[in-house]
Amino acid sequence: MGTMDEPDKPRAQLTIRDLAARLGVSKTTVSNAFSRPDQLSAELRDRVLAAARAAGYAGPDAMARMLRTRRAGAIGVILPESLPFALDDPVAGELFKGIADACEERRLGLLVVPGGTHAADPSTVGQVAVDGFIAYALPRGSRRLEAALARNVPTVVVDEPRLPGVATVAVDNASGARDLARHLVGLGHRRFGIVAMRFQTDGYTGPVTRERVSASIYECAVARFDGYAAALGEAGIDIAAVPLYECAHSDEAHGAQAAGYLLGLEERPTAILAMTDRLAIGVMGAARAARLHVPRDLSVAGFDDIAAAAHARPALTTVRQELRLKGYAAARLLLDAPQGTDPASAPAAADEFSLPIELVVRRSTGPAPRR
Amino acid sequence: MGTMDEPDKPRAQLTIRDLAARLGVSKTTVSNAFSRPDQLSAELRDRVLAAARAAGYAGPDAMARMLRTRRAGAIGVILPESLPFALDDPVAGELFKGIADACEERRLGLLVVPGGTHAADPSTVGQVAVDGFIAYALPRGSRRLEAALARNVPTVVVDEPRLPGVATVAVDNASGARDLARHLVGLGHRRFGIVAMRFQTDGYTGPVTRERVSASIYECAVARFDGYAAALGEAGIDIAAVPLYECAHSDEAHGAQAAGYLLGLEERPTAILAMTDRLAIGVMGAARAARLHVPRDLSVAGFDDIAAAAHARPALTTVRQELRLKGYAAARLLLDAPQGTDPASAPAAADEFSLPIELVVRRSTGPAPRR
DNA sequence: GGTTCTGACTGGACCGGTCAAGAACAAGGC
DNA sequence: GCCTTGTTCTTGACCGGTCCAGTCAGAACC
Repeated sequence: MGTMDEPDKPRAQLTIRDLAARLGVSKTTVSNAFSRPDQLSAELRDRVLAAARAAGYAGPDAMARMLRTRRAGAIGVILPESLPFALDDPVAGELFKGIADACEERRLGLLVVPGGTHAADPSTVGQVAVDGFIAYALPRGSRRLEAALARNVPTVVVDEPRLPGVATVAVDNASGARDLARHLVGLGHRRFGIVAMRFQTDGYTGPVTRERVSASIYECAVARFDGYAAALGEAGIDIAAVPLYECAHSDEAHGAQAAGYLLGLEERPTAILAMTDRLAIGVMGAARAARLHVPRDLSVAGFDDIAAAAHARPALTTVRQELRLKGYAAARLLLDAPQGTDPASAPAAADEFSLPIELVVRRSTGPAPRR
Repeated sequence: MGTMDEPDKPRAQLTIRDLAARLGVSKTTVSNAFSRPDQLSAELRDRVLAAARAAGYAGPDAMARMLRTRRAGAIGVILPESLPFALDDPVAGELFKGIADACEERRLGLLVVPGGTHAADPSTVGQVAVDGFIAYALPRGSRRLEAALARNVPTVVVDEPRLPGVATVAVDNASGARDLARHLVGLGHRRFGIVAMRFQTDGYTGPVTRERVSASIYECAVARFDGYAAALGEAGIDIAAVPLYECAHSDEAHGAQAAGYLLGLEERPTAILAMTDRLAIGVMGAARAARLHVPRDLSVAGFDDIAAAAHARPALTTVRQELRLKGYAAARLLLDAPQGTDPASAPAAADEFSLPIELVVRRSTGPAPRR
């Protein structure tokens, strides 16, 4: 075979026109043979298809078809960080599954917009061919989200940021956090510590003040904080005095680090509120390492109820949200949006879609140790 | 502002031409303002960009640009199953990360082609706009892979199936499996059981014969089996007599189920070779439930060395492969392929890219129990 | 036999850009 | 003064399809 090279073989991609010429029919007919079988006789259609196969023509060019039909057959996902990070995060993973569920129902592709170190660069958002975007947990003022919105293509935001006129799927983080904190207050706890997810994009990890919370560009984190604060306030606890540790990334290592700080404080907390389950699991690991028994010596609670929460030892008290459903709902909201209509003409539909949450009490929280 | 509604405002997507007309310049100039700044004076460029912003024009239409430039800015991934399944599988997850690493380096999107229950339907493969495909662990004769190949766009296969002229990134499964089985033989084991991943797409789970292996459309599974068989053969063990249990899906539950079968056999194996780590971990779970101590009563080995393998109790003996690197290599192979040249003209480059593997001996394998 | 209808196929505008080639004009070199 | 060079912008073809508005033949109807 090696010697049979035909250097002049015109492999230049065949077009529908070439095929039409070859068959002596019109372009339209060839197009119809592929895309609208009812528009020509079965006999001719077979002939066209056979000729196409023989010529090595694989069907209408995707890009040209998209341009004409204005449908890309894919939806875009914009993530706060790079995809590898998201793949390590069970919360994003579940969300992804939900989105994928909807995509596969509709036979749509799922296109992850590159983020990574270039997350600040919105240009790629404008370059991809999609029928809509799902923007997940982006900071307020995200350039990429702005770019997506500017494209005038249906866009659904998951979690944050909430923008007027932009469809959003979220949960009531504040009330979830409040319920959780109330649960701990009810168990007699008075000395709390809070392990927060990031409030800024600066990569800072360490103790922070409430000013940083107020200035945060991450609404979810703020809402959860506010929920805690509300419950503690009700109990007459001075929220300003509650130690607060921010973690740049939501993983066990950061949670352990935060616990290291909180458990080393003079007034050691008897209960730690972690804003995510992974942080909470990290806290429990550190507590164990410090010879503290959970929940006897220390109560720990998370948020999200990822699979690992139920498997943790002890099983983690947390706030359950239906992450997969959230992804599915977001995608459906996107896909069922009034197609082709002026996006500004249909703001009647509620642009806020709220999913239920539920306090899940497990073994990681218990009565406050006396004294 | 609210009352200033202009109901006849032609929100119909602005084009480059509209903008050009509005500014009294040519289409090309507007296009250049966005895509080739060096082609016009900075002053005019600023004017164009400002006008665009004012008019709500977000930049050149992605589809039209793609059609003209013939670049989609994304690479397609074809998975053996649906994306949600892949997201649950750490092997696919790591691979994904590697692919994503390469995509983000190049600022490319990552488009997952819908699979799911429609995996047999190759049409979506032809509808998406991509610059190339990565096909992962597809069964021989996959219609979707055929469709990708027919599109005449660069395509790289990961693991399987190996096809002449198609670039492939894989590992030497047979020799990895052989080394692993030799390790167990060296520990004195003579009675083996094999837990296999699927050989067919029929969803069957249960004991199978070697005929089914020979007829398999999954080359990886066959290679691993052959590797085991080679090592056991060397040791004079009759491979035909070694019990073989096929699992439709590679997860702990199936592994446990397989173990249930194998451990219930009259001639109970002293060593179980599982074709994936998750299956192996499932086997260990079942062994524990059956009050068998690993590795004292039973040795268990896996394949792939996922993160969970090192964390398992006991830590799992397995064959390490660099999954993330595999994904990265596949993507680089795809992206660095001679662009635009006739795919048939450059078969000089090795179309087989083999990654190293390594036997990792941990605590789950030990000397065969005497008697 | 004339009209209407139906089914099968065609012509050409259009989707919204990019790009090679060229025009217009100023500056520089000899 | 003329030719070259360069910069800046324009013209018009092209990317590869889809789809609307026909044309044309034959069947059906009265």
